[in-house]
Amino acid sequence: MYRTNFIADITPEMEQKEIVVAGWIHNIRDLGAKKFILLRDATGIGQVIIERNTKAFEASNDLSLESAVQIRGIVKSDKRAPRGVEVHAEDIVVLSKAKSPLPLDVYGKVKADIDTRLRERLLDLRREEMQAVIRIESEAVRSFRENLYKNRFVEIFTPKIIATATEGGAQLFPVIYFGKEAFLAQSPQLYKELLAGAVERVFEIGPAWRAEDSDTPYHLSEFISADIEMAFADYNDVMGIVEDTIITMANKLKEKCSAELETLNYRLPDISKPIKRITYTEAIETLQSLGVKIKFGDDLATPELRTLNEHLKTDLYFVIDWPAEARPFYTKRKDNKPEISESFDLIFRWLELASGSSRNFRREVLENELRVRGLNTYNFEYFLKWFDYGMPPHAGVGIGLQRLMLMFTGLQNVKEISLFPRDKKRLVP
RNA sequence: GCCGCAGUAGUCUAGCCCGGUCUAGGAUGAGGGCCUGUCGAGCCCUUGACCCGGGUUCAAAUCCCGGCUGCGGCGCCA
Repeated sequence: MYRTNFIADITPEMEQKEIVVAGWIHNIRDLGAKKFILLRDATGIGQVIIERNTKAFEASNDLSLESAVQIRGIVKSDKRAPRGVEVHAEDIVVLSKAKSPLPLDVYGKVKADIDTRLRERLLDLRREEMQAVIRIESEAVRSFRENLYKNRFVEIFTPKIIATATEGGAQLFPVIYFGKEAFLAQSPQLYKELLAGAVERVFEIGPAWRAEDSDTPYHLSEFISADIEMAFADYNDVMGIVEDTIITMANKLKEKCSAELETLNYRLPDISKPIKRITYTEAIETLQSLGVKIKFGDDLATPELRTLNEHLKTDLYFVIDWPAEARPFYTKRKDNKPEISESFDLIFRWLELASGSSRNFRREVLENELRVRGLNTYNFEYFLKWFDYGMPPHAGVGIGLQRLMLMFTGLQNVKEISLFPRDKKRLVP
């Protein structure tokens, strides 16, 4: 056993109790005959005092910042101490000494560039800010799951090594699968649709890969996709679930991660029901009225979304009813207006957080949509055949977790959110 | 991939426009010293750097060209 107590659990009521704490040396203030150590563990940072004429004092000469140590000592309440309580060290064991100087300042006096931070990532992740980000993400994912469970969803796991491209377009990473060509999944799309045809309400939180040239603060080669798919439902039902889930997540974070948000000096945007909905056509007309050169059928790229966001004056909004041609083959067209699809994007300021739609559930429609896009129906037979056996109407959404986390943390780059980001140039650490 | 900006000690930054005064300044870290309540501890001493290659010039961290790397915007992408 390496410790008797976590730092956060040490209280003034434990006065005179002998305890053992373990963690990292966060800071040392050496006053000569007395040293103040800030010790950090998973629960926080606490003060340890080392006084002359103790065994600990001799051992303290070997301390360096970020060394992993175990400290036995006596709890003493003292209003001069940061938490009103501190540990008077009796003995210190250096479990693992850190080399110095550190390639990154964990304590936070000297800010590092993001490039340095990602290279020295583990030390970066020990910083208070990143600890907050990690904990906020964990809590966000927990409330995502809980809210979906509450709505009768079931968590599933789909294959990540796949035989064909799901949607065309995006570049896939090839892998050699027992001598055959295969790919890393760019999305669980087709499999979650099939599973909705068996389980009705499913969700998955898992990795997805895209071998794109994209080099922006919003793209990763490997990202986490939070996917939802529901049977006997359309895109309005899914938007309702998304709305409800995101608001639940925001409220939970306000409740349970206020300290972490404080650390990040971030205030969550006010998200309330209903999240604004604007049709693609309205968005185009709005942009045109603002003098943007754009026509029906054009994509809403980042510059256009920035303009739209300024105009709408709302942080979070749905853009719905996109042109059918701009959407993947599985997207259902509107019955009364086939050039428009039953689809939506959830946008945070100018960033697409999620994309969803009602899905085609008739085989002949799917085959036709594949053909229109120049895709070979034969390659999709593993998917299409199940539409012969009672595939219900269904709808779903894919949410980019790291992007969503930008909204929940105030960070500006998904590479900061991802613990070990993969991008065009980064494969290690 | 394109455009813009940048690359100075382990880390962060000043200097660059207006070449010499730079023996390259500061912070932080590290080594040493003083200090019994620090809380970004303080004070003193020491330590360590101009991305690579070419060019202009009496002289290049500074100007020019090429490369590499990074950051931002865009593109590609959902």
